[in-house]
Parts: sequence; C-alpha cells; structure tokens
Amino acid sequence: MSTPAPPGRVTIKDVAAAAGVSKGAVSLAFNNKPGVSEATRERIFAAARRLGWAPNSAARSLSRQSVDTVGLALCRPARLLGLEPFYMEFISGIESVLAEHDCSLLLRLVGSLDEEITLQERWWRERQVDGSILVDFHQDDPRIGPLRRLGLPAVGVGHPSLTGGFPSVWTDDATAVAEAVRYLAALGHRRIARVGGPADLGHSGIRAQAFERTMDELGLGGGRHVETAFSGEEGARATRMLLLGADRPTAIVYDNDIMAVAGLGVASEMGVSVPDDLSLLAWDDSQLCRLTHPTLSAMSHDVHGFGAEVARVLFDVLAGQEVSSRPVATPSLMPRGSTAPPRP
Amino acid sequence: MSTPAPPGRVTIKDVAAAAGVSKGAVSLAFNNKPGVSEATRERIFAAARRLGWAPNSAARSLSRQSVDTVGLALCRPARLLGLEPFYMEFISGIESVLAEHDCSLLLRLVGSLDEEITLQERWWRERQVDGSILVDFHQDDPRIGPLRRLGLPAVGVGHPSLTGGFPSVWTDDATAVAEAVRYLAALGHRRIARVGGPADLGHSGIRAQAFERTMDELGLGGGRHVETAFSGEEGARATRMLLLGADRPTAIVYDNDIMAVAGLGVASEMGVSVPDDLSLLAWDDSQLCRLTHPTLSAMSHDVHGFGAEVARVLFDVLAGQEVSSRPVATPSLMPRGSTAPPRP
DNA sequence: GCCTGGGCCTAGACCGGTTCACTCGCGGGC
DNA sequence: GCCCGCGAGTGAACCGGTCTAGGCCCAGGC
Repeated sequence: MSTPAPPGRVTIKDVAAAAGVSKGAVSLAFNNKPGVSEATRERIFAAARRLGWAPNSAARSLSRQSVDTVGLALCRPARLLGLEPFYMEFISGIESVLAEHDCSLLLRLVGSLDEEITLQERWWRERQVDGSILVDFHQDDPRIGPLRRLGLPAVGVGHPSLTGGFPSVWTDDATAVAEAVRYLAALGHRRIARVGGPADLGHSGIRAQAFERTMDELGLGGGRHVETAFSGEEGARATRMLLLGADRPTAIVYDNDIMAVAGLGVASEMGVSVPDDLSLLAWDDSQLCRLTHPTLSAMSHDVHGFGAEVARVLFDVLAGQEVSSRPVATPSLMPRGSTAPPRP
Repeated sequence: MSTPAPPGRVTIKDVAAAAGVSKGAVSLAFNNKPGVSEATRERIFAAARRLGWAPNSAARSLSRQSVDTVGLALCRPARLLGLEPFYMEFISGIESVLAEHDCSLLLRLVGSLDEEITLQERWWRERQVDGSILVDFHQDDPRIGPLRRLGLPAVGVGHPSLTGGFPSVWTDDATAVAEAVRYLAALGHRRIARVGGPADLGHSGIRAQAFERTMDELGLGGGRHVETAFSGEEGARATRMLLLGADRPTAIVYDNDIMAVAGLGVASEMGVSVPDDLSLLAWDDSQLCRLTHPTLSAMSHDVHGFGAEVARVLFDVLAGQEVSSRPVATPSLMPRGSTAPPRP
C-alpha cells in the first residue's frame, strides 16, 4: 500500500488530514461520541490504523484534567516486601479493576511515612495521579492531616477508626483474631502467644487488643505477645524467645505467613514437634502455607478481592460520590497440619 | 499574611503574577536554568511555596516530549509473583535508580506475552512511557519483532542471545550452574537432579544446557531435570517425583527459592533427611533461605543491584547512547545447612 | 414558503507548561 | 562617544489533544 508512517511522530492532525476531516472529528470518533457518521468514523479508524496513531496521553491529560493513574506508596523495606506474598496479590487485585477503566498504577517504595507524605504531595500537586491508595495506617497516622488538607482523593486500607476521614476498606481483624484464639482454646490450648507487627501499626494494634480481650474472656489471662517488624528473621527470633522462656506456649498465632514459616523452622531447629508440642497459626494464607511440612493452618482471606474492592471504592471517590467505608470478608480459619490439641 | 491559595488549581501564571514576572521566568527558575537573577529566583520560589504550586506534569510532558516514566510488564500469575521474592527486590533496585532521575515506574501484570505486546505498543504509541524494561525472555521471543519495529527504547533482562538486539543486562547463569554442580560433585554427589523453569523460558534453557554440559564433563551422565512453572506447588510435585523414582538423586538444584522451600517440605514429609540423605540448593538467595531448618544453601546474587543496573542501562538508552549489553555479577555459592556430602 | 430542529462537521480557544527570538539596560574597550 | 556583548527578562509560538460555539444542509410541520 501507500502512505508509510511519517518520519516524525504522528499526531491527530495527520490522522485528520488522512481521513479528510478536522481534528475535532477524529477526537469524537475515538471517544465514541456522537457527531460523526458511521462511514466517517470508519474512515477515521482506518486512517489511524494505517498511520499507527494513538492519542498522546500527556495532551489528553492536559485538556481532560485527569491522568487515569492512581498512586500507591509502600512503606516497608523491599527485603520484607518481597517476602510478603500479601502485597503482590493485593496489587494484582487493584490492577484487575484499574485495567477495566484503562487506568494505571503508579507504584513507589518509600522509606518512611514522612517520605510518603512528600511523595503524595508531589504526585497530587503535579497531577501525576488522580488519587491514591493509602495503606499501613498507624495510630494517629501522620499522613492524615497533610493529605486531607491537600484535598487528595484517596481511599484508606484499614479500619475506619484509623483512616481519619478517608473512606476505607478493611477486614475485620478483631473478629478474625477472636476466631483464631477460640479455635486454639477449643483444641485445648491454654498458653497461647501471639507474634505480631509493631503496636503502632494500626491493624497490629487492633489485633493485639482483640487477642487480649478474647484471652481474657476465655479466662486464659492476657496472653503474651511479641512485637516484630514482620520480617522472617524477627519472627524466628520471637519464636525462639517464646519457646525458651518460662511457661512456654503451646500455640502461637502469627501476623503473617512468613513469620509463621520462620516459626516452623525454629521449632524444627529446637526439636519442638509441630503440631504435637506446638501449634502454629499463620495469617493471610498465601500458597506458602501449603508448601511446608506440616502445612500451616492459617487465617485465610481473599487478598486479590480485597485489592479489587479498594480500587472500586477509589473509583467511586474519583467519581465524586459520597462513599462510606466498607468491610470486606472477614478472614476465616483454614485448619491444616500445624494445629492440633496440645499433648496432654 | 495575605494571598490564600486561589480556589481553583494554581498554575504557573498565578505564580508568575505573584512574583511579578513572566511565565517564562518561573519556568527558568524551576528548571535551574540561567536567565534569572538570584534575587528573582528567590522571589519566584517564595511565591510558588506560598501558593503551593508544582508544575503540572501533563503540561510539562507535552512540551518536553518526555514523560519521565518507564514501563515494566510482568507476565506471571500474581499468585506466583507474590511468592517470588525476586521481583519485589528487583523492582526496588530499579526504583532506587529511577528516583534519582525523578522518574516513575509503571507496573503492570499481564497474562501472556501477546498481551504484553499489546500493552507495550499502547504505552509507547500513547507516550505513556519513555521506554521499557523487558523481562523473562523466551526462545525466539515474540515480543522482539513487534517492539523493535515500533522503535520502543528498551532494555532486556537476559542473555544477549535471547534479547534479539535489545541491549541487555544479565547474570551469567551458565557459569553459576556449573559452579553449583561442581560444588555438589565435589561433596561426593553423583546423582544430581535439577528442578527448573519451563524450557522455553530463556534463562531456564540456558541453565538446563549448562547443567547437562557440566554433568557430562564430570562424567556423571546427563543428569535429570524436571520442568515446572516456578510455583511452589510444582516444585513440590517435582521433588516428590524425583524422590519416588528409581535412582533417587542425592542432590537437587532448584531454579528459585520457593521451589527449594517446597522441596524441603516434601523431603520432611517423606522422612528424607536433609542434608544427610538429600542435599538441596536454592537459587536467588532471598531471606527465605535463612528461615527454614535446615537453612538453604543457595546460589546467591545481588538482585537489588541487578535491578539498579538495568535501570541505569535504560537511562543510557534513553539518553541516546549506543549501549552494549553487559553482565552483572555472577551468582555465587552460599553454602548453608541444606548441602552436605551424601551418606556413604 | 418559511421556520424549526437535528445530524454532521469545522474552526478555534483552551489546558499549562517549555522554549526561542528578541528587547532592554548596563559596563567595558577603544 | 560609540559600539559590543552579556545578563536579565518578556512575549508568543508550540506541544497534541478536548470541547464549545456555530455553520451548513436537509427533512418535516404548519
């Protein structure tokens, strides 16, 4: 055929010329708006295809005043993130919904919440994002004030009591912790410990409280927790500490999968048999829980769906709807090989 | 003070007016270009700070003809990705370099290489990215033709023989595999097996060849491999198969960490003692390898640095330099608790 | 026959930056 | 005294789309 692609970049003007119409018509055709006849529309598409044209996103963003991009900053060292199956799964859930809207995810790893504040301010001021997803809320999270003042459209991942006015999506961790503890108690465990995240991290705090409350209700005393930073190494250290201490627990609940795996390693290293001498319960239930021996019982939830729901709420926010916070399904127990009645 | 931020969005014009200069001067000041005096520059910065202004990125992209964003599409199911510590670490390495250039990473999970081709074409045609990072090359990778024709600036992660003309960054897997096999042979192992990725995946193919060649050289016969899709489950299945088959191997080399962990679980489940009855060698050496009992010996490399180097090469490409492919450090053996001489 | 209305399409303003050609004022050299 | 050059700063074109106001034409109603 003829008309090889022009040497420089091809713009809407070239397409318009090739189809014998004005720029406006091309724009209408490509945005599926009325105002061009079917025949013309076809001609325009043909010309665009022939020239290999697609609308320049910067130009479109400029006049549309929206960039079809949302931001997500993760504030944990990469070494930990890579190990947490949670996030990739969560991200993929987010993306599955974004893709339906031709929207992109801007991902950034940051070192601290202050760094995230700076980043989000830049993203918003420079209009690099239409809105953001905020995760890992802390008690009195420092991001809330600055970002709310900024007017950044955002959705928070975490209990509404933590997200300070940002619409939120959360799992009911308190109920899930209660279920976990009651299950272990029902098996006959009386000395139950918990290896959690840092207490100032919102959901860790909630889980910690729920743990103590449930233990109290069952008349098992406060129960011990150890705080860690979610890393496998610290999970191992915490487990070692618990197993070496007086009043060794017969069951341990972990705040994520990786620490539970590490705990299993420690038990094996110390010659403590799982589940005979020690029951272990993981959290999140990634595939990792099925790879160990024994397999890990876990509090299981649909992380992909969680991410998807978060994205949906963000779109509601962006559409200007007044959205209310909403919970997604509560994690539920998936018993496997690492939990059993304690040895008499 | 006075001058509260204007109700609508604030633009360069507002800042110019507030500082009593022209738009051009503001632009010069903000881009650290000569043409404005120190005093004026200060006044402009003060005004911008007061109004909370930052240059609109869409507008800047439009006139600069660059978007300061690079693309990365990952083509593996999220369920696997989340488990592979490799990618998050790799991404964080990429970002560490991008951040220095005020550049963002556009990340997308795709389902197939064809989907990736479509995506990259869109990204490039719409100028959503200045360039891309291509990973997971296959033999005769279908992305090469279309994307090279497109003129997409990109860097390939993988041996130059795979990346079809895209400048590449790679680790010398062949040498690393040879080291792994020689090490096991030196311990006294004669029946060594390998659990690898799909053979049509470039680096798996290279490792497979190197494995066979090295086994041959050592007079140990071809050696057995099993192909998997990198998932823990398949790693477990492959291990089970090897251990149940005739001529059970005394050592197994895995293509990533997660399969090695799964292999360890299977050994434990089958009552095969590691390392006494079976040696296991992982690949990548994420933190995971230190969490199991016994700890996993692994071929170790600096994944973060790998990602950083890839980003650096991409910037060279974007700067229009004629760059040549380059290797990063070869993975090297990190012996731990999962390898030992075979029981006599 | 005239007016109305709707379908199709165009011209041009506009989004908010960057950049280039140009002006202005001033100091220095001869 | 005149010219040159340079630093500072301006105005307008430009990037490539979207979108609004309006023009033209034809069918239909009274």
